[in-house]
Amino acid sequence: MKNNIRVVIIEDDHIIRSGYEFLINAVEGYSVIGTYWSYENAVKEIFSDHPDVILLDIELPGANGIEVIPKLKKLVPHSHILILTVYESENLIFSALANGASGYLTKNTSSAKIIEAIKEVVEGGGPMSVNIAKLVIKSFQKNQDSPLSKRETQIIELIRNGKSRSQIARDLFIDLETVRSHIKNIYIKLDVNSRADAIKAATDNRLI
Amino acid sequence: MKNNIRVVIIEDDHIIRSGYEFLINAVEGYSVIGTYWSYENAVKEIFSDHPDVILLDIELPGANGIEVIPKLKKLVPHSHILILTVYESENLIFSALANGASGYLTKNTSSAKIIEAIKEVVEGGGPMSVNIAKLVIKSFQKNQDSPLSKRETQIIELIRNGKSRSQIARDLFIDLETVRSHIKNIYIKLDVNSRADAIKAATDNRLI
DNA sequence: AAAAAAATCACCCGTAAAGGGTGATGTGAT
DNA sequence: ATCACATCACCCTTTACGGGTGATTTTTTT
Repeated sequence: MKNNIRVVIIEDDHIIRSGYEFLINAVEGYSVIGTYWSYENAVKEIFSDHPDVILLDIELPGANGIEVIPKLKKLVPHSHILILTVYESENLIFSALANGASGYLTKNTSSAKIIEAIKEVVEGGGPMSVNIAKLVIKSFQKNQDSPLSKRETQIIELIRNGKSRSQIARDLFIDLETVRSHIKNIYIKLDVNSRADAIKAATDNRLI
Repeated sequence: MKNNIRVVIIEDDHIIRSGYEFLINAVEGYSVIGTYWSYENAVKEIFSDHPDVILLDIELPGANGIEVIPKLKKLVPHSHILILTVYESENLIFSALANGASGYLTKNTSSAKIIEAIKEVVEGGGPMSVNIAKLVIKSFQKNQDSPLSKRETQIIELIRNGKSRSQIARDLFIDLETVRSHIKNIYIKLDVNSRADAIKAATDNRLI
């Protein structure tokens, strides 16, 4: 267990920034060792901070917050990045996680929860606010009443994996012509006429 | 806020089953109104239970737990299914979520946390044990040192979406031959020679 | 028991796409 | 000055794709 957790805050709003700073410094074993109001400043100086955790406002004006994540990761690879945001946009969250963020907190998160999140992330867990967890779970859930049959679903998944008709036929031990029939039926049901459109329709409707 | 939460337990181990039953019944506002030791029994009788939450052991002998989830969902669509498991297999978890489970708890979860999870799921949140959250976050994180360039990554993503060379060329406003060059380079870097293999390699290594 | 949906296979057709090889050019970072 | 990147060019052959129109059999639903 670490006895002094070094936190950096990147956030343009002065009120929020000093609020978090005060809050975190008030807790035994946690210190804010740097605050920044822009990505440029942060990227320039964060290396010397050796932070354990970075609280990162993802919606700073005039810059793409997502793209900052890999840059920070490169500068201080062992730091954990916790995203702060007011929005709970699905895409934003998933992009942030994909780009190296360790967790995600909305700005209405209570102070106790923020400390808890910092602690969890330092100790190797993955903090997620309940709303985010809900989003993530939802993103995993398939549409329960898909228009596609089992076989058709299986086949569109193989199509998504880039397989050709003949590869699919081999994989499923069925005839090439049978695969064609299934694909034709999938196209009719999804009202498309190409693999790309079928993948898009199936993905958009969470059929796969 | 519901004042009596109806819980059903599906679990073959008698000790664990009655343990949970006792535990949940002891809490004000929570009642276990059915326990089953096999999927068959559960599927036959669960309709009349009108459960709010189903605790489902996913690893019952001699049956595929994942496939039971959609069946239960069909019988009692408004119930939330919480998976209980000893393993934290990534695939198992994601399949369960994809098939309609609302959350996932490992069997070492404390009794207080189980009650909390039931409460959260009934109130519309998504419960996740810390370990699961970690797994999920990890599943979102791309490989930070991909061998592929930005352009190449962009292109393999379009390939995964089923787009043809010419569609990619149109999407990116570049020449068809340029797309070909990129794809060739991707194939070389990933040591493959087909779209399907490239998608597989890229997915396995979290490049996309 | 009857009807509907799903899964299987067949053969017609033409166009489009895929993959291998080899090479060139400009740019931007180190 | 070198290297990775991004761009475009033309050679070639083989495979895949999508539309149309059918049939048979099994499974599921009513």
